[in-house]
Amino acid sequence: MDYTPRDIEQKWQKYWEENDTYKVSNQSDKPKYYVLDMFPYPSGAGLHVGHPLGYIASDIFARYKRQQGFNVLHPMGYDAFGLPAEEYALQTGIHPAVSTDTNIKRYNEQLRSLGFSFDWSREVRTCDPKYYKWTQWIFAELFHHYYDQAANKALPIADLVKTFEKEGNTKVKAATTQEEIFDAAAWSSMSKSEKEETLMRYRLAYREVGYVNWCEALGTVLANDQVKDGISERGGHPVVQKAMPQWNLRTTAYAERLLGDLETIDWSSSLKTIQRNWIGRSEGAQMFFDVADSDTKIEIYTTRPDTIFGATYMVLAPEHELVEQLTTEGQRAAIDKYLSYVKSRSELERMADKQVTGEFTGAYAVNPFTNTKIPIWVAEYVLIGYGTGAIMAVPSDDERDKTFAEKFGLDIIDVVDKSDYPGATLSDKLGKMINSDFINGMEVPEAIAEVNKRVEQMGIGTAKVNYKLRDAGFSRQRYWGEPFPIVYDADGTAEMLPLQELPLELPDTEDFKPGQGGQSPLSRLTDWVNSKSGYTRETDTMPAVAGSSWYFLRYMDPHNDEAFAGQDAVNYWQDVDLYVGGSEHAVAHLMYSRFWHKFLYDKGLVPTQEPFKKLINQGMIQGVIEFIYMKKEKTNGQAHFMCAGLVQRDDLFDEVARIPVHIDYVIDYGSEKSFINIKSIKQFIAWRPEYENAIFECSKGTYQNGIFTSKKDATGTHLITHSEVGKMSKSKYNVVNPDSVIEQYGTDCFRMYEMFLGPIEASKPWDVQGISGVSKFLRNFWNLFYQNEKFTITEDEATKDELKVLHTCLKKVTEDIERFSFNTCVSAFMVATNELRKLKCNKRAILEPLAIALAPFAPHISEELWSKMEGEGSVVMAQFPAFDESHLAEDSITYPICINGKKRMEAAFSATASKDDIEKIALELDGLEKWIDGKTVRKVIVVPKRMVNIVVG
RNA sequence: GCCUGAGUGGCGGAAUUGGUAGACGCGCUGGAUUCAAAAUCCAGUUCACGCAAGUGAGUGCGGGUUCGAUUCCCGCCUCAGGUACCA
Repeated sequence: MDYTPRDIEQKWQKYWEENDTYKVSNQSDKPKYYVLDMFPYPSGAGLHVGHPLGYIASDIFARYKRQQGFNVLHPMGYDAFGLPAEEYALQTGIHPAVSTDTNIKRYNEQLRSLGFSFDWSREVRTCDPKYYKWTQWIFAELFHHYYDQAANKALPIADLVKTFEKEGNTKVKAATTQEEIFDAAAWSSMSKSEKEETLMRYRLAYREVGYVNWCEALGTVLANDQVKDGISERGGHPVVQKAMPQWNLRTTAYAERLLGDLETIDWSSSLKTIQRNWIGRSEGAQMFFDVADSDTKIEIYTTRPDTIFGATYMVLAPEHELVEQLTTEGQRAAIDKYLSYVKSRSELERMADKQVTGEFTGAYAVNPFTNTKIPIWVAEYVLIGYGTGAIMAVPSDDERDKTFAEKFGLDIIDVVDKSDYPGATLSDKLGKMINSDFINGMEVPEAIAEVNKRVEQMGIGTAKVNYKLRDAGFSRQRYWGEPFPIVYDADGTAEMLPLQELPLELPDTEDFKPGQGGQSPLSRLTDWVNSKSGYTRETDTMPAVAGSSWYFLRYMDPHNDEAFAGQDAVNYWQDVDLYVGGSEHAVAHLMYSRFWHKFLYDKGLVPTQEPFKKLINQGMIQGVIEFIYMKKEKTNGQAHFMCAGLVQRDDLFDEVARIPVHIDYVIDYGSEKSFINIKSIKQFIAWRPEYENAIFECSKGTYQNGIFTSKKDATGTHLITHSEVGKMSKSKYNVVNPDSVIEQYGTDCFRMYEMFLGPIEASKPWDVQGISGVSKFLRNFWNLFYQNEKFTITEDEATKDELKVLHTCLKKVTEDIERFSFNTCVSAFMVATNELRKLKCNKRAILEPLAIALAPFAPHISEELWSKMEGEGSVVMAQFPAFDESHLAEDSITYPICINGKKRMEAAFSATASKDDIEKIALELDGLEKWIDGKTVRKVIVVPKRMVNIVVG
């Protein structure tokens, strides 16, 4: 009987669903194992061949663990809130809830057709009120807590209030922006709103006026990681800084733990580095410089206190609060002009051209160590958001200070002698101090410690650790997200809704346009805004990362209405053992999740400090992008396309633009010779009617308006296209949908082929060429069980050779699954199948374990063969066969014989032969004279089971 | 600029601890089958020279360590990803 993948696959997918094969219980004697995929955003385009790569890998691992006797949690769900659905609604008027639902249905179908072993009874959707009830609750809990640095954990804000009542904040060590010290009396004399304001500076979720990334075109505020190079990641619109009251999460409170605990988890080094850089810890000193002839002090932050004797001027950020006060009358006009110039520059411009700009305030500060007067400047290279927004400039040892000083003619004093360290750059903390009074002659690290000590003695500052990590802006002025569980009273004081009033459901509307001045669309729903008497509701919504920050916990107990997840469930499943997903979430999602998880840990609600023990970043499957060249200048008013060959020959690259073409029209797409012919030109014109009368010029002739004019008697033509590799995306017309591939080759083949393409972490272009090899393998595997069209397996005892083939394969597959090398697993199965075909083996003793081992990769064919072999239950639960080394042992081993490290011949030795025996026999081998003739044998190296090397000379 | 990876046949890739470089698959070449084609099967396929046996070269480039280096060390080049006026 022929292997007909589609019939088998549909049959078993139905069986699994009807029998709840993948349903997993929270009660089990088996050890637990949690395999998680990053849940998808259900976009309108559906899945393309790149999406399933990670899902297939994690599914293989989940199935493997299940067959090894683990109770495996392997869930799937949808990150369903987000901007695309809202933009789609703005264009089409279709409600985001409706389009999201439609998209999820399509994703469900596609994911099911891929044969994944998800427990669909645990599916979560972040836009489901039953789900976001708990997103809102966790946010409220963050509001009700502050970070106590003495206890090094989050504690209830109510405790803090008690402390304030007793002794003010005099002894409180907390993550806060509160700088003023107050005692109990001062606290009790504060008004209600003053108290609230003060507490707001401690809460882990707090409201503050801040500069946010404002995108006019999208009418919303974006998170830092949604902004790339000053333009929005989505849509590529310009982004500017705008002051707005925002809800924030005090992620910085956890900076040290987020950094330190990276050591405890098994993530790739590149990913850990990305997170480390993002957190950006730096050790330095915070200190005050007196302003000359004034009581004012300027607070600065530096990582190089040792260079203070070279501090010849100071710089304030343009937004710094002292700029106004310090500017002298003489410089007022110049400073005002400079400030308005800075304001006119968008983030984009600042990034694009980094010219050195600045203006002198007219004021001077006093260097506390040299007691010399140094000028105070304003410059945009100092950022208000980092450190204190002011620096002491050391032009001798800082690249930026140096260019600035050179441009404006400021003093430069060398303070570090780097002559002992050739090749060291300015930013390296290396060298000996010079021109620096009491630290002269010290090495840099020693000098840093010495100056820090002196600074503290003088009472002008302290050593301080700074982080680049900023608190997370959490407000979005858009519709399709979780409403904040917040109401404001008549004074504008924020109150969190209690759990009984959650979820606060997103009100329905047909109008998704941004509100006035960046207000959320919810602000127009006045009935809803005022629906709680005496209060008004917060109208912003949470960002997409909110729902994804804790979804992995919800899967543990997805239908619980009393808690985000029951404590029994959380204590049973603990944490995610294996997490698979794309590295594009390296900062946002993976940082927020770790933050939320640590907060819940502090509250005693989860048993682990880190949510994801091991993380694998699957690579991207890229697409081929095909372009045709179009002349920038029209010919006789018509667009003029040219063959890539002509562009190349006449070097016309500057005169042409590249127009992407749908890959379906391109013959041999992806190859150097890819081209379109007249038939595809007609398809192209049907797709792009604006080019109806365009000219298509190639070497053999020209096509226009349905007529091909040949140059030299050619009948047809190839217009060569330009191929590139890039992201698969709708806008590049290069999306390959898995459905058609599955239709043709079957799910098992698709799964194995995606794994066979290469290492899971590598990115590679999709290329359907090689799939026939995998398809052939599956057919050959199937045919091992068939003779003359009939399912035939024998109960005969397996031979030594057959056992060796089986156990070699089992060993390779087991070890390779454990190290996530799935591509080599596939080739191990191919090798075994080829060998068994040669041996004409159809014995149960060999084929049954092989079918079980193949099940994680190709579950449908394995299930079918398993049932034909009358295996018990589903192959999904069949014990994964263990390999037995004893079957791998050989009687004799073939050694390469090398002369001076180069292989010259081969010889077989008994597996039990001693090193000396091998050496003796090797030196007497026939044909060896040729190589050692006339030379002396200096040494013979025998590596048991590996090789023999004879050193002559 | 800095950080993290990677660079191996015509192509995707393998070589796990320093020990036969190129597993497995695609493609290509030749053959069988066929009226023919597709499909299938068999053989070959790193490059150069050679009819062949064979000889030489060979894992981005240049050095080094070693009996032996794709693997370790030093210096460079290229590509990918991340990141940046972060004091």
